[in-house]
Amino acid sequence: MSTVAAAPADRSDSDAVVTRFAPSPTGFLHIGGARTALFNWLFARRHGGRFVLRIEDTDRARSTPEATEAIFAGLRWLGLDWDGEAVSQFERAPRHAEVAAEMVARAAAYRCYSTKEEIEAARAEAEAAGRPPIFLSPWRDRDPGDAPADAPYVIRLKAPRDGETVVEDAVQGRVAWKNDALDDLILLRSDGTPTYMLAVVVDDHEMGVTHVIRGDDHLTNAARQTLIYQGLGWTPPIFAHIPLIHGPDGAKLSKRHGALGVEAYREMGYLPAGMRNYLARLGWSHGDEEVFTTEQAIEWFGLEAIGKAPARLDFDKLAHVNGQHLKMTPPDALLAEFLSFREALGRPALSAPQHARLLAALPAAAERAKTLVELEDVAAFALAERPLEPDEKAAKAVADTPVARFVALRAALADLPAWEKDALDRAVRAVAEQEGEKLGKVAGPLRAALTGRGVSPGAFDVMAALGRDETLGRLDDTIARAG
RNA sequence: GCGCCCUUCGUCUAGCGGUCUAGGACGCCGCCCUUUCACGGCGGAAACACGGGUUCGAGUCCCGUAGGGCGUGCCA
Repeated sequence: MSTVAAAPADRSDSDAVVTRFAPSPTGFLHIGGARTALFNWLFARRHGGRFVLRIEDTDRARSTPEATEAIFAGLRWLGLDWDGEAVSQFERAPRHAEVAAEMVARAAAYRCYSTKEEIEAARAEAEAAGRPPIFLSPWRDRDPGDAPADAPYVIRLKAPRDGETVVEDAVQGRVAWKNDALDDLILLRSDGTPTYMLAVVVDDHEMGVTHVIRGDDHLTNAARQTLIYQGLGWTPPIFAHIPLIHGPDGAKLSKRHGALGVEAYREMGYLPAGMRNYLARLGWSHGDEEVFTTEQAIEWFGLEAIGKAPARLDFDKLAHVNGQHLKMTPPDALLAEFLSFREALGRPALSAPQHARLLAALPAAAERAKTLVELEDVAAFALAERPLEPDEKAAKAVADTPVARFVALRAALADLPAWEKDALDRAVRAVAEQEGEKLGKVAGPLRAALTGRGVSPGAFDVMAALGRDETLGRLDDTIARAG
């Protein structure tokens, strides 16, 4: 991460959009964070702006380098590339303290010597009286000279007591709070470290962030931060608070359902493009468009089309969308995805012939799979080595068929001048006719013999993918076993 | 408790006062295609939370009620 203060956004084109994703590195990148990152990324790309990353690692006890790495890895996997180096918020703490001191000097903030006990008592009292549970520090208007020497103090924002604070949110609309419901929040802790509230404002401002797109659990914070911006004399960014994602049961996301790291989705066989499509569609829409490319999402994305209600995760739909992308992906790109999926799962490397058969089998296999896990199953015939070990369904199909038919098939196929789908089709049909059987009675068992699986692409696709030698070899195995 | 936000088929959503006997998608149920499984095609069941207003007219605007969510830290 960057050890220097973030380079301020290029001021020469000051109206360029800058968005940011600011996770705290206390765990993996979960699905909600991934969607927040995606929205920020889409918006920046849509407007030709910058998408920056800031790691909010000021909580030293809970932040870990492993979590930071996991977040990077998750974003990379999803294809959400960020601009410039990630910024460590912790490393900017001196600057935050500096800003706090300036605010005190300008009377926009003050030193508060109240103890935690005093604060808690005041809050409890306010709550008992049915008033907003805020703490009004006596030090706000007191002469600092009254302060006990060497006593610890925090720096609080001197927020307005009257009027209201308004956030014109790009998603939520106009939201207003009475200022007497907002307290003088702490900017700098008694140990001199900045609070999240101060750090975010200073960093967003100095990183040139123009649009803050984040979960709506931060909506109230937007009001507090607006107050800080005002105390600083800075212009707040445009806020866009997006609804949180819920689990399939409507309850908060928990480990039981969706609160998995994105790497878990990778292992479940979802494509980054499929995830992007599904996640973008969750809470955002573009008419009736359901399946679209990332390029289209970038072209269409806008804050105004984001809904205000929380959405639930629906794994069935995720699978469907993913299946569509599986079919849309060109064979070589799909092969790359599949290989990296296998690698992530620790599967053994492929031999050259396996590799060739797999590539040839992929398009037909993708037709019948929704995830890479399913694809691996459907394309298993291409990876299998002779002699095959047929599953129950395939074994039965073969056993129910006279050996002579496989012999006839082998003969008809062996002499084919060209090994391509149409020719294979004609040859098998000819055998069926000769045998006085419907095509299904011939092609079905053939497919079973060649794949050893109950489920696979069609016989002609299978043969085309296997090639002549492997096809004939597998037929020989079948005949030998039956004989 | 206090503050803020939300509420259209089971789910994701379209809808921005009349074109809504509410559209699409996933899932579900039929049928078709078919060598398995899918894909695909056709058809079906399925929703404006409730109550008051405003209006010639409300899913669309306003106010309540109910339900849900978020916040309320010297956490982020």
